[in-house]
Amino acid sequence: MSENEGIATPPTNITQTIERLDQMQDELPKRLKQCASFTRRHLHLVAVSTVSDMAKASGVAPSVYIRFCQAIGFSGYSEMQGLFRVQYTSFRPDYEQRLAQVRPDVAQGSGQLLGEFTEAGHKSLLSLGNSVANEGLNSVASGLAQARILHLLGMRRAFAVVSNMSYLLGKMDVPALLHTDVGHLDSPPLMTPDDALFAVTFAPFSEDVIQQAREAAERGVPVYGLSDSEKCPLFEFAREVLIVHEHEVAGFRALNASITLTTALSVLVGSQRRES
Amino acid sequence: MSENEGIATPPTNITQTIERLDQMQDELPKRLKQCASFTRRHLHLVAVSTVSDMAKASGVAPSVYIRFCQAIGFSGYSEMQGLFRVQYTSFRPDYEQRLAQVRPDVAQGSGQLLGEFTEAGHKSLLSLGNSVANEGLNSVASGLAQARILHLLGMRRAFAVVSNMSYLLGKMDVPALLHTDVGHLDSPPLMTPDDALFAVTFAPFSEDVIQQAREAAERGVPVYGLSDSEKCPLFEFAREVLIVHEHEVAGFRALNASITLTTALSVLVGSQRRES
DNA sequence: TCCTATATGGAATATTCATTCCATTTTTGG
DNA sequence: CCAAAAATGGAATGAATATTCCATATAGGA
Repeated sequence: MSENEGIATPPTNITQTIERLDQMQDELPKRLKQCASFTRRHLHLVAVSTVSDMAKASGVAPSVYIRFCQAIGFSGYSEMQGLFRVQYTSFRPDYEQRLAQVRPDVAQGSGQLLGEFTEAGHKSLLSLGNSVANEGLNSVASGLAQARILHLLGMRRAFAVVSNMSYLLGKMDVPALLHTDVGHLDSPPLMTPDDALFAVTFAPFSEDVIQQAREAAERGVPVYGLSDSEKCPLFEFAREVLIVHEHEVAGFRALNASITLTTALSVLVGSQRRES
Repeated sequence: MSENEGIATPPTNITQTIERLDQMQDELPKRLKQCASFTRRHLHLVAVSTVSDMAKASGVAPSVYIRFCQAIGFSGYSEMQGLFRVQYTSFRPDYEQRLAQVRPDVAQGSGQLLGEFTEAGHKSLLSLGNSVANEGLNSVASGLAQARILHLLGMRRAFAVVSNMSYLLGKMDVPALLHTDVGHLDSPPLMTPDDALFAVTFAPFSEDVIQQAREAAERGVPVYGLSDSEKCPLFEFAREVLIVHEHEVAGFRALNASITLTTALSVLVGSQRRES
């Protein structure tokens, strides 16, 4: 049937949508299952596509795709799309109003706050799928894979990112050096043009990191980077800079997209090295 | 005038659009300048907004915003929006393939691999929401909030997690100490029963971390922890242990759930401290 | 100050898009 | 193998959106 079967209430956030998608996968008829499958793997397209786009990509008729949205619990495609679009509209909140809104979140209790952060995590991962970073990822990987020693540089929020890379690369026997103290970089023989530097810095950009990366570049060391803004000074001298956009909760940015991207990058570097 | 002044050819990519925006800023009349200014700062909205959305946000009438698009060189809003949308739609790998959920090889390609990792990230976040961890989160937070100094301990894969906590806690003026060298812990006066220890360890559990945490517990220091398994030795002596389940790709586990959970935890600790 | 050129906003129109309807096909249960 | 129920795709409808038009407002030059 199809009339009144669906769960009455529509999902209210991305997390719920994914859950319902996964849970219904099995009980859907063939065509609707196609929709679920494709949508599940390309969630990020919903915000910027029309029904017929999504339908064509899923290999079904537009009307079928709408029926799929209703089976998930939405009133139609528009409602579902709205859910995926609001995340981009986050410029609205005037800061004062948002702070007032955020206080209750924190005070509310841990469940609430954890929910906020997981939701932000999902959103960050979605925009990771959207970003053009995918293009550059391969070339950054091959650039880093050719290095004699791979130097990792990042401070504050970025430090967790590079330390994770350091662990992963070490596990794959890629010679990587995590610079915990920026002073280390000063010793000239440490970095040569045969090496490569991967620098991570988020706005407001760490002076130290920029400075050290610039000097390395001037010394002929290939520099690659990761940032959250096109205005990052790394662009002035780096061979390539990847961009991620992290969502935030209560003024605290998630790290999901950065960690995920650099994890993939590290594995790529490791496998490319093994091949050569 | 306005009829045929505009540069005839529309921008073909985002970079060109930004350039033209900057370059025309000065020669535009008041309202169109408003459009340019707002759009320049919120480029990401174009892909998911209607003309009237953008017009309202810029503080002008819809017709004015369209005239603005034409002044930039586009035929209208739709053409401009198309440019911002392709960037999201451009990479479009295989569609209805992989229905059988075949696990692709690592060496297959970066887009593929990144997709796998984001997928793993989503799954990790989902199971985070489902797990019972939420219960314990509050009590762990209040336990840590009461500490004089909060000691953070984690190695290998867990190190990125604790270093992120260290950054967050520091930002909120919570006295936290990141133990990079486990030897530090030996000095008895460093940790007292007034302090607290948060230890993170994933299977296979680091002997060092377990050992040091156990000794701290025996010395009367409140120990809390995070792990990915109920079999974690931390359970033997810790007051409370949070559990996360991370999905893996090609043998590499994501960190999404751990990072997200500990980020929420850190913010909770920070806010509880401020209140008291 | 007056006239002309330009800019502006709201209403009218055209286009695109989402949704519903229905005839046909496919599946399910006996 | 047949009948009933469900699913499907294309065409019709209705809603939302982009674009153009025009009457009014504003600024610049003599």
